[in-house]
Amino acid sequence: MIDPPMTDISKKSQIYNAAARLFRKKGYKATSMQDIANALDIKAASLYNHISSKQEILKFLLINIADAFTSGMKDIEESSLDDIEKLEQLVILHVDLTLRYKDSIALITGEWVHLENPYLDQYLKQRNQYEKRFLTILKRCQKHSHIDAKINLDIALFSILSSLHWLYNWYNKNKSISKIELSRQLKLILLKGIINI
Amino acid sequence: MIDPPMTDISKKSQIYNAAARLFRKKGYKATSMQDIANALDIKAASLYNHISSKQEILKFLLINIADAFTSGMKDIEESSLDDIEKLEQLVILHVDLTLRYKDSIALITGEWVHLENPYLDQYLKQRNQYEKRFLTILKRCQKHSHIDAKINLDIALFSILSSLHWLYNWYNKNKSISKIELSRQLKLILLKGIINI
DNA sequence: GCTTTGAACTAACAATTGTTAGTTTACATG
DNA sequence: CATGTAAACTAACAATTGTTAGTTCAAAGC
Repeated sequence: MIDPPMTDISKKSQIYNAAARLFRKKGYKATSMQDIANALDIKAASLYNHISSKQEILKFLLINIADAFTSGMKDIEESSLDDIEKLEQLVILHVDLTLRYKDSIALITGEWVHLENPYLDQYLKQRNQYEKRFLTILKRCQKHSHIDAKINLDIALFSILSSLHWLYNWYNKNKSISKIELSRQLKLILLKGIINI
Repeated sequence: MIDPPMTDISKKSQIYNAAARLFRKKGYKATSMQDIANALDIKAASLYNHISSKQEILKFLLINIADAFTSGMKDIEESSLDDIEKLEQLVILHVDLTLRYKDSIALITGEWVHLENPYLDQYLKQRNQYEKRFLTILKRCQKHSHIDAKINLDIALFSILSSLHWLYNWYNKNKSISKIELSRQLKLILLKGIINI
């Protein structure tokens, strides 16, 4: 979540939320501080009472999601589920986070390139590790013959992650479908194809 | 293709190519005319001897790819292949165009939002039609029981297209794999899961 | 009631943006 | 040689960018 005080939503959080929505719609570079300020009915300069820079907003949003994925992965790894169930749980994790972080999740498909360098490195490192851990689970599935030996797991991983990362884009115009059903369908479509029997 | 004269590559084409590479790496808004000019070792103002505006470059690149997809779809629809073979052929089409238009293909995942409005509408219309025609083929597969009835085809379509649109991003760091093998794997991974026996 | 503080404001900044106008240079054609 | 053209150049433009400094105002804490 984004809101520290439980009374009502803090101004800082409001800024993050508004920025996320705008970054999603127009992109980071095309979103001006004026745009963000307008969304909150204040002047651009007033934003700096709450945040230190535009870049800090992007950093906050991206590091936040990255952490959410990392911690979700950890929970799944440490569970006692078998490998296929772990894959299913990863699908659910992505659906979950997509619905929870509706706007800022969009940044991971492209806007992260505008992150600057102490944090860009951190973000990419975290992302690479996530993919590596995802791949490890796939490898164990293949080793135990749950995935056909002729499947190239690098391609399978990229394919699965593409769909899951792109989900945010598709979901907003199809809100009719329930979260449960969405997860069920994605497990079918993404996993059934690579799991024998 | 991008090069009209067959002698050597025209300046206009060089501009389109350089811009595509930069748009891909930094995004449309973050790429300045100076950036493009620097890539060609000329001054920014000199670009206007060959092109009329930055927006025109984006328009050219996007309409070009959209046309390539539309015409590829038409060829497949008019072929005498059965529906499953048509799906396989669509996968090949995407792989083909991804390798052919290495850079500008990247624009379709996000930078199209910066297209302005006579052309934005045209682009989106073309894209929607493409998806509709893709879906039609999927529906026929399901009607003839090649795809399980419990699969939601809207989700299946979005999932397939996500992987195929994202391919450009993955391919550059994995050039070791051949085009043939890549198509084969994607057909397996994307289609085998939704096609019965 | 005085003081502190949070949060808005105005004004200004230096830099960068896309683009235009006018000029110069190099080369090919007559 | 003279001329025309293609394509580079310089200089300048108006607008917008993110950000800083300094100020004002209202509410909270003492």
